[in-house]
Amino acid sequence: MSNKAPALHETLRPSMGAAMGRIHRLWRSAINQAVGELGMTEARWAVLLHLVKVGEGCTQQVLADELAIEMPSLTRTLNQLQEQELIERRRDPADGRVHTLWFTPAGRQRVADLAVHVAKVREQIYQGLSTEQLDAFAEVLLQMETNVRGMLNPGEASA
Amino acid sequence: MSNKAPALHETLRPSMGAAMGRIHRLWRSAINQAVGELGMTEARWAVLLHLVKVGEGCTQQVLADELAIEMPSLTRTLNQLQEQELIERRRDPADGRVHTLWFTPAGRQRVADLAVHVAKVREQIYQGLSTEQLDAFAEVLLQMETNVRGMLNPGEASA
DNA sequence: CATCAATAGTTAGCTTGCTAAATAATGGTG
DNA sequence: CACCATTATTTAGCAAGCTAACTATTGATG
Repeated sequence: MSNKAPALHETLRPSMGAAMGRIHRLWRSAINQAVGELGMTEARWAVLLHLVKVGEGCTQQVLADELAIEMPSLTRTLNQLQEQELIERRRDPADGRVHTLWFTPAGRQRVADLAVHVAKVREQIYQGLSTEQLDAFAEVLLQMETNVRGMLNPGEASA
Repeated sequence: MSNKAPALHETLRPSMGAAMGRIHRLWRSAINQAVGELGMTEARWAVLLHLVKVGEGCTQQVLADELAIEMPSLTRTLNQLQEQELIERRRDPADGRVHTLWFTPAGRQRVADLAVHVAKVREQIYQGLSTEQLDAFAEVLLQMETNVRGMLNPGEASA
């Protein structure tokens, strides 16, 4: 046993993966609470947000990559959003295999409405943290994601 | 639009919650891969590890709090571990409502065997990160967990 | 001592991640 | 042009989180 108090990360180190999972669950829960009134969940909101980000007309494969989820997970969520008439799937005339994704007018409006609510959650979760802390945090997140991806695809190049 | 490149966390800020979820999923997957051979999953491993941490003879409620999961989630995982004869539930003679939790000899051995494999994953996920970075990261994690818990239980005191 | 709220645990069923396998369209090759 | 590997998407079913509602004990209170 050491006679010094351990550094913070020594205490947390064995369980940082678990801690991220815990925070993610709590955060998801907060988002669900914030957007539930508008018939939304965090998973569906994430899809809408990323469709804005990559741009309408993209394929499902592109959107799945962007979200870092698998195609079947996305398929299910898109079905729900289509059911709610917030998005549309259109067959690509140039390639009969792909579906391109588009907002309905209602969908576009919904994104605008939701963004306000989600921004509030974001502010709250960053409370008491400085720009420097958030920068450093983001950097570690990126490195960890790279590390853990490398772990799962040992042979794979970065392409 | 600014003429400066945005700070890293400005780019990632809208999606840090999602990033943690992503890393957690990938990390879980890496653990599953590392311990799968010994008939284990990340969820079951987490229960064993935390039972070591809080000590044998604890109640399910105490273990669930420690893991920050709900009782029904824990119940299911404990059933699996009991099925595998790695742990035992014993009725508390002093209070007929509670089950206390104990390792079987096989369970105690399994923990030792698994710890080696899990440590390797941990080393890899922390690759390229300094002690200072990990400390700062852990500090932000703690603050975020506090923030997000406060968000979900607005009226609740810290007790 | 009968009753009743609180507590520990379980059961049932939802959500949203996953993998494996099926379906459909494309595009290159003999 | 027939065949066949590749690619996009869907379907089916598993994993592990959740909430709501049930059961069984406990312990306080009239």
